[in-house]
Amino acid sequence: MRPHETIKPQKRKIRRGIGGMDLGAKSAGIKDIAKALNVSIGTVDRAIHDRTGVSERTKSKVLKMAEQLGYKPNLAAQALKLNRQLSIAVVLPKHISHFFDPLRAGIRDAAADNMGMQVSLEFFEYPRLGVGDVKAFSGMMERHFDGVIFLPGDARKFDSVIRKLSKAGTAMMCVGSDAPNTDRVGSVSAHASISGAIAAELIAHKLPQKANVVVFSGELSTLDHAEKLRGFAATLAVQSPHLTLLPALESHERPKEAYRQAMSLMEKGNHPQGVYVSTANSLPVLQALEELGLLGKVQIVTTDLFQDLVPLIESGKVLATLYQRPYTQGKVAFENLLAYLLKGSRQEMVVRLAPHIILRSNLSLFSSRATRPDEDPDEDLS
Amino acid sequence: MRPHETIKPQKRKIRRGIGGMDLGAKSAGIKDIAKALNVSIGTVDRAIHDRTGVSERTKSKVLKMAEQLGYKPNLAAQALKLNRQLSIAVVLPKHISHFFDPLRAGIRDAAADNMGMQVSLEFFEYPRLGVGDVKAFSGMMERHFDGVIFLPGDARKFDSVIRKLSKAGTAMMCVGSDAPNTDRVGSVSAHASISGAIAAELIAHKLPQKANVVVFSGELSTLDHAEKLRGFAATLAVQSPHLTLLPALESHERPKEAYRQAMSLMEKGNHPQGVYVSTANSLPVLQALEELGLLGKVQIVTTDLFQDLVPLIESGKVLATLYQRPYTQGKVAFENLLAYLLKGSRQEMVVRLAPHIILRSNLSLFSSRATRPDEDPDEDLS
DNA sequence: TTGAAAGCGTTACCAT
DNA sequence: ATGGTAACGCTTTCAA
Repeated sequence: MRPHETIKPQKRKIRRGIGGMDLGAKSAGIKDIAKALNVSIGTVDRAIHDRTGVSERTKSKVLKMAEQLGYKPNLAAQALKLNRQLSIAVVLPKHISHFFDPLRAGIRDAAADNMGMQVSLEFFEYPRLGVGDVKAFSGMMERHFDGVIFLPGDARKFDSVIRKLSKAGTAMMCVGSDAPNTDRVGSVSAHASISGAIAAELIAHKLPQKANVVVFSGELSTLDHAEKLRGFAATLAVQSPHLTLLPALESHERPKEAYRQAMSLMEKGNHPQGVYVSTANSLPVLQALEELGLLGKVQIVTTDLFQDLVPLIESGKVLATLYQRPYTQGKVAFENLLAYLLKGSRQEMVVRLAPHIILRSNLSLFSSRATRPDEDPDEDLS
Repeated sequence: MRPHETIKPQKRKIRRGIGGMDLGAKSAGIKDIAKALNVSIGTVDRAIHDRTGVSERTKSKVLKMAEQLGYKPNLAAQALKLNRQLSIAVVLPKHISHFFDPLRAGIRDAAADNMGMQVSLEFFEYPRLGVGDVKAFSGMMERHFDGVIFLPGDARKFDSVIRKLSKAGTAMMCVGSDAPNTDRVGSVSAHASISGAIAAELIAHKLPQKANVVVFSGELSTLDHAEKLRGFAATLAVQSPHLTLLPALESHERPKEAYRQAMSLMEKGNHPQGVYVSTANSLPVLQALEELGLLGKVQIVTTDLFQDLVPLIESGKVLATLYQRPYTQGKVAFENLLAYLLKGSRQEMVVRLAPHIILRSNLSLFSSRATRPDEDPDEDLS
């Protein structure tokens, strides 16, 4: 038989493409190419993966044939052979658990149903947003990880850490907030300024008359919180000039502080008619309003969803809450980090999720998550 | 060297588990179990997969050891070995493309980034919701598919088809709507009655006074549309008794009809103050309102997102639109169908996605999809 | 520069 | 009922 034009197995072709109107998808393997060219599969591999040890001539020959035959690598075989394993660290606060628990669950799930990859996850926790983070990080840094998923709090504190770890070859992925202008490989968060904007629009729907509104925030030094405020203020200014925004209140995530602030502001005669609580820590504020008998009278938009919020939304005492989709955030963060680690996606991967607007009418679709925080949520959450 | 007890490489154990505070996840393979029990890997395989040819005794022994060692199958190897290939047909209308194109894209993407599985997708199209579907189906049924993704329109028409194909061993997955009480293996859709409920709540926010409201629907024989109406009516009755719901209008997805209906209803003096268009075909209705000078005066909630809607939302002429997340629907439908086909998930997989509420303030997060309908959307759409 | 062959962890088949 | 082993498609090492 002639060297070219070999008798490639003609029967086997049958297994591919059931035929018909669908183009492409012919799918040839590495050995189909080898056979067609009468070279060894080793050579084909070298050519395709741009390895050393192939003459330019054969390389281009192989590449062309690969194209022609529609080569598609068998990912399963590839994964099996190079049984790579990655180590990924997750450094997140323990508090507030109704946010970070599902976030961690999302990471875990994404890691789990990622086949062909031996991923070792390791979780590091610290008490809350500003406290203990440094210690958690230094604990983590004693070992080497291929990537770390973390929440960038105060920018000044985290910038140097990110830089240092990145230099050491660790891929840094932000979740919950972002740290722009650093070496992080990407970030996943709910779109903060749009969250603020939505809150403003919803409150404005219910306040057609002149009125005051106020924002209860957490840490304005966290980019995320600052942006929410900005979005709220901007939307108010543009869409609802009849509403006046009072100076924002910053609780630094301390419940007592939040309660005190809410009390002193709202007990006055001309209290604001609209309230946006842009931190997940809305309970103290709500409690103050409750005690003042203002629930149901004031238009309230909160952040996140948790057990105690459910009845308040159900009864219409809270107009809406903006759900930041922690589970999805975790899932996407992991998937993108993995994509970066494997395929080296070069583009800056900044994902800003659309927050879900939870009202009385669609609460039932979400309330299960608030009840059982550690459960594996269905896709309808994504 | 002896046949048993070969000089297995002892160093390799090091690759597993980088150690530390994280429980579980040790990851043992099938041959680890075999080794620990001094049986062959064949036996282990039989036990684990509940195959014939193992004594109860060894089977339970193996199962226990698997548990103890934390057996986790190597999915890559599994996929490689049983190089199964599935054929999946997708039967969907061509119209309305701003809904079905991204839906198809979601299916394609889900199929693409599913590794280790040779999936052949085949698309069948028919003109629109009630027309040509029968022909498309019979064309498809000339060949055998392992699964088909389709939109169940009129229940009576589809029931028998679903039954017939199911009996023939084809897994039927509904998308866009559901067909309960049939043999379908699952469904993915936006939660219809909650869509209606949201529309009612949003309109009520803006209509604190006594007023009439109306629903423009498509095909009330399609479950999806009927449920939207039901949700709307129920929420209105419970939450906003001051609003009166006029009899619903059914356009049968004919633009002319919808326009005519809108015109004749709205030109009257005491026209409704709130309008919910529960079909994606909202343009004719909007055009009628525009011509009557009612845009901006009447509270309108629409369905889906497309190019022409963007400026209307931006300018506040449309209060909100309920985005049914076609891309995510397609993606999830495919993933669930695949899971069923592979793992034989036994539970009825009915996924009801939470529709995204698109307002003026968060429109920018979605409008890209309306502009370039065939593009691969980011995760922020999910 | 190239070819040949050993494995990766499973499954499936043929012995025993 | 059980053990042994070939093969899945790829990467990698060792020879030629």
